[in-house]
Amino acid sequence: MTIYDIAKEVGVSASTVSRVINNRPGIKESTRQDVMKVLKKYNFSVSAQARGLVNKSSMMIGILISDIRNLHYTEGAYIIEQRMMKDGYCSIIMNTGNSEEMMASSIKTLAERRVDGFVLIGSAFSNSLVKDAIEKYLPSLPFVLENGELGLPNSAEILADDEKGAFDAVTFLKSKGRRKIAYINNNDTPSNRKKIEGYLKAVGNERIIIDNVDDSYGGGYDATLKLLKEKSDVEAIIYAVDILALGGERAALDLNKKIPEDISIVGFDNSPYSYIANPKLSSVDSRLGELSTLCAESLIKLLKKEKTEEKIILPPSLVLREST
Amino acid sequence: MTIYDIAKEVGVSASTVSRVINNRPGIKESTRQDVMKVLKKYNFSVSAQARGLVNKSSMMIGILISDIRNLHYTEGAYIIEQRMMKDGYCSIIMNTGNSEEMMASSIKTLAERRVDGFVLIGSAFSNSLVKDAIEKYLPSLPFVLENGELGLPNSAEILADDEKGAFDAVTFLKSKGRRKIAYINNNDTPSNRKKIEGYLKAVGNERIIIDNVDDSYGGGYDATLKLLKEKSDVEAIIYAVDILALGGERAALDLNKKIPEDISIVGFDNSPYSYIANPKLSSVDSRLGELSTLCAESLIKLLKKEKTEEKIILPPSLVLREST
DNA sequence: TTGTAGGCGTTATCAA
DNA sequence: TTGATAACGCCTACAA
Repeated sequence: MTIYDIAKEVGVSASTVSRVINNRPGIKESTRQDVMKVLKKYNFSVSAQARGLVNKSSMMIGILISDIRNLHYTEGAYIIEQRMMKDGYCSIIMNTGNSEEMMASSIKTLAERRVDGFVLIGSAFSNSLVKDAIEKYLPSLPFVLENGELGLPNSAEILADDEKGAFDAVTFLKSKGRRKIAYINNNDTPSNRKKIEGYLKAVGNERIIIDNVDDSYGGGYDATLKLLKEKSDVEAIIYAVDILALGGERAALDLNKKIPEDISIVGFDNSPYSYIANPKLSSVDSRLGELSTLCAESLIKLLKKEKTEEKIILPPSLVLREST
Repeated sequence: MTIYDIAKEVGVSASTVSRVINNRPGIKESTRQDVMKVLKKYNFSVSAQARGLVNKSSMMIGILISDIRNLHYTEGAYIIEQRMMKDGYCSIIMNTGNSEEMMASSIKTLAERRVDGFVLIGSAFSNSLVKDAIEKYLPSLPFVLENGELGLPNSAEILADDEKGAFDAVTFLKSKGRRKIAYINNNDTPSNRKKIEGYLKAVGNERIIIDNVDDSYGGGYDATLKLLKEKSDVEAIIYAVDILALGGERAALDLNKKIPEDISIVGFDNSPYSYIANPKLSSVDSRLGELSTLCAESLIKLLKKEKTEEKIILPPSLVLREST
């Protein structure tokens, strides 16, 4: 069923039907009614495909996520999807895993789909393969990086201040008299590197970093168990993401440590995990929800060719609960 | 940049370029090389839009999710997205909330986008508005319902046996000598109604049902606190979803009840929440992960016009952890 | 206020 | 082995 079929039945031309569909002015009210009636009769729905072809705009955007396991990122994707839908954009959400090749090939897919813009969620996208792919396949398409940096044109970068977040967490723990403060990291991403920097700047000489821990509850559990068995005088642990910290809490409890009397636990992201934890987890709020909202707003501005701030950095805040 | 531009530069016709792009046979190797060289030179990417228009296939599918807050559903979406991508399909993921109007209008959007098929995740889609919208706008498009039933053609329904899940949970608790077994429910969905039926069939005369609890940790906490204050002799509580149960655990603990000595807690879905809980949560595994995998497989079969089972029901299993 | 004609970027058919 | 041509379904000048 095409606008031609509709046109024939009404006894008008296709362009008249098109005008009615798109609420164009300059149409006699009676013919508008006639067309609408037939449109409704057949439950006609326009082909966004064909429309996109002539309009040179698909009204679709792409959202790429590096890591599903970070619940927060999927939440971000949905915040963006919802906001874009309000402006009539559909979202193609793809998740690439942590493989840089997959990220790059997803960029190419977005190019083929002729999206009008896109968002990359997660600092894992800040790598040269992705940068090259964008320069190759989508050199002039507007896009937004959530918590990532590439320094490309037509884009906005909305960042969490992860370094400050970690710095503040350490500073707070020290102010509470904690001595040996350890840091447990999962993946090597730009964001995580900044967290480590913040930790190092604040912690002083007694530094303990456990790296490359599996990004899961079990990973946090195992790493913490091992750490506390080797160095039972650790008085506080900061984790790169909340889910690790939950595993860490349990490990400490299983070693008969009291939280927070014997040991303080701090997570990162202030995700839903943090308040469902028991004991409830203190966590650095990197404000990813607000980040996502800002991403959507920035993308919409870029899409409208309005001016946007190229870089926005959101200061973190430390949310204190029962684990410190 | 179109295939015409490429054709001109190589000195061949557009159809030759098209053949090269699509790996069609019957092309001289040397001209294939020539074309490929120019294709690469300009990082050419075909327009899926234009291609979809002539091929009458967009190679896109839609995935509709009723409720983000159920972490399990988003996980399902990603399982499906990943599987479909292997076969070259992009996924438009939309989340509709629990509004039936939004669900119906999302169906219309899928129609306009000319998706090749779609998946509805969650029993909330089993309502007449959605059914009408499908019959109106997409009467002959293949689709799959994850844990839902509409009884429409061209579709497959992959279901969890929620009634049996609840029934088994109660039966287990009774076998452990638990007397007063309560059930706490959140939304009114077909799936949740089945759980309640299973509960009622197994529980006997002493039935306690708390309904319409807010679908969140806090909702579970508040409802449980109230229940246990009023009826402190409740010996077990089953919750419609895990997240409620986590709140429930905490409420019981805050009332100085020992889990599982004084009270048993059982959740539903065996989601990641269940094992990050403290104490770790026993939960009915409705096997939503497998459900999602089966959905993707079914959709692919339907897309290929192969035969599929119209209805698959997965038996649940009760996963025992520390809370029972 | 309405219709005609051309084009958006592909692919498929048919002819050469 | 290649090219010309006609779709695919829609929108927009321009003309009437």
